[in-house]
Amino acid sequence: MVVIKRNGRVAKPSTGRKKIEIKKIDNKSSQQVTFSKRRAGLFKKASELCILCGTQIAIIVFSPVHKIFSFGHPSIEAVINRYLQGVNAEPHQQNMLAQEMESGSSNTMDTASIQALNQQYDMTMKALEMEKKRAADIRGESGMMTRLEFWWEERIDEETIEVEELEQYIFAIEDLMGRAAMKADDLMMRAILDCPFPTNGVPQNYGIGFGPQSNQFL
Amino acid sequence: MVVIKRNGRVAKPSTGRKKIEIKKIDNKSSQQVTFSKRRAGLFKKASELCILCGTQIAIIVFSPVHKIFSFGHPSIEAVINRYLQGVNAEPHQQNMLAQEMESGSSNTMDTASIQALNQQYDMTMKALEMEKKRAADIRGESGMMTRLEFWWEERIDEETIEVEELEQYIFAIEDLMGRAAMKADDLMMRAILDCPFPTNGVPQNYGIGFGPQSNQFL
DNA sequence: AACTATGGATAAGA
DNA sequence: TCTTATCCATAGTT
Repeated sequence: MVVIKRNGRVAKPSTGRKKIEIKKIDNKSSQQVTFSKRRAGLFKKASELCILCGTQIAIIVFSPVHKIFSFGHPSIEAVINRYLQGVNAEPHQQNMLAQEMESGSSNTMDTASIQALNQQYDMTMKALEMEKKRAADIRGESGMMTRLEFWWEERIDEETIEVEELEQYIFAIEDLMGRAAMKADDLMMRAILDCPFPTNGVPQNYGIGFGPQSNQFL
Repeated sequence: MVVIKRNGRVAKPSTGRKKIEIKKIDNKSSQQVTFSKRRAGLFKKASELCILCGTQIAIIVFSPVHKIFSFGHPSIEAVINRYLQGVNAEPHQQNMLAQEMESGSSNTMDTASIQALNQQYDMTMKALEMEKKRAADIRGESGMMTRLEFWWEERIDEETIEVEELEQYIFAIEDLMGRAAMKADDLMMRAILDCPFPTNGVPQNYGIGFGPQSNQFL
C-alpha cells in the first residue's frame, strides 16, 4: 500500500515507532538511548506540571551508569527539605540548611572538599583495619580472587566484606584521589565559573532550575 | 466530513484534545484536574524509566493545595540519601562522622564505616561525572547548546579511557558496597522517620506499580 | 469520572 | 545523530 503524505512525498512502508514492552532493556546502547530520551521527557513533563499548576517538584535520577540527574523547582534542596522536615519546618533548621548550602557555594569549597576526601580516606583506612581485625577473628584467612580485566573487578558474594576487597578499595581510593577526585574540585569550580545557565531569569520554560548534579553548588 | 475510525465507529466531528499553552492555569478546579492527570502520567513515566533502564528515581511533588505526593524506586529515602550524601560531603558532616568513629564504640564504628564507604562511593561517582563533563567540554568547545535542544541534555562521550576506567571502578565499588549501602539507607530512613513534626503525617509514597492515592497532607 | 480525538513523546531505522 | 510513523497521554466534553 502506497501512502501519499500531506506534503506529497511517498511515505516509506514501515519505519517509525512501535510499541514496546515495559521490561528491562538488555542492550546497553539502546538502553542508554532510551534513558536519555525518557529522562528528557520526564523532566519536560515535570516542568510543565510546575508551570501549569504552580507545584513544587523535585526529581532525582541515577542513570544506568550512575550519573546523577536532578530536577527541582524552586530548587531540589528546598523541596527535599520540605519533604523531610514537613511543610512547616522550624526556622532554625531552615537556617541550618541555608548555611550548609552557602558553604557549598563559597570559594573555600575546593579546600573543604579536599579535606573531606582526606577524611574519608582516613576513615576508610580505619574501616579497613577494623575489618581486618574482625575477619582475623572470624576466619583467619580467605582464598585468592579470580583475575579479571581490571584488578578491582571483584564480585562480592558473601555477607562479609572481605579484607582483600577493602584493601583494593583503599588502593582504588588512593588512585582516584591522585588522578581524578582531587581534580574534580577544580572542575567543579570551573563548572561554576563558566556555567552558561543562570539560576535566575531564564527566559524559557525549561530553565526552572534543574540539571545535572554539578550545578547544585550554584 | 464523516470519518470512519479503525474500529468502524463514526467519529464525532471535533471534540477531544486541543493544544494548550504552558502557563499557569488560573481556574482552580481545572488546575486540580490537570494536576491529577499529569501527576499520574509523570509517575507512570518514571516507573517505566525505572524498569526499562534499571535506574533509581525519586520524585517529590507538592500539589497546588499542598498535598504531598512522592515516587521512589527502590525507595524515596534511599535515593534522597544517596543524593544528599553527594551534596553534603561538607566538613560539618565529615567531622560528625570522625567524632563518631573516635568514640570507640564498635557499634558506632560500624555505622560510621558504612557511611564513610557510602560517601566515598558518591564522591567517586561525582568525580566520574565531572571527568565526563570535562571531556565533553573539551571536545564540544564552542557552546553547550550547539546541537542540544535543552541545556541539560546529556553529552555522551565514551572516548576517554580515564572515564571508562572510572566507570568500571564505580561498578566495582557498587558491588563492593551493595549491602553496606542498604544498611546505611535503612539507618538514614530511621533518622528520617524520627522527624519531630507529627502534625504533617506520613507523606504519600509510590513505588513501582504505585497504587491509588489517599492523603493526609492538606 | 469516562470517553475521544489530538498533540506530543518516542522506538526504530537511516 | 535525525526522521518518521506510531502510540500514548491528556484537553475538552458528556
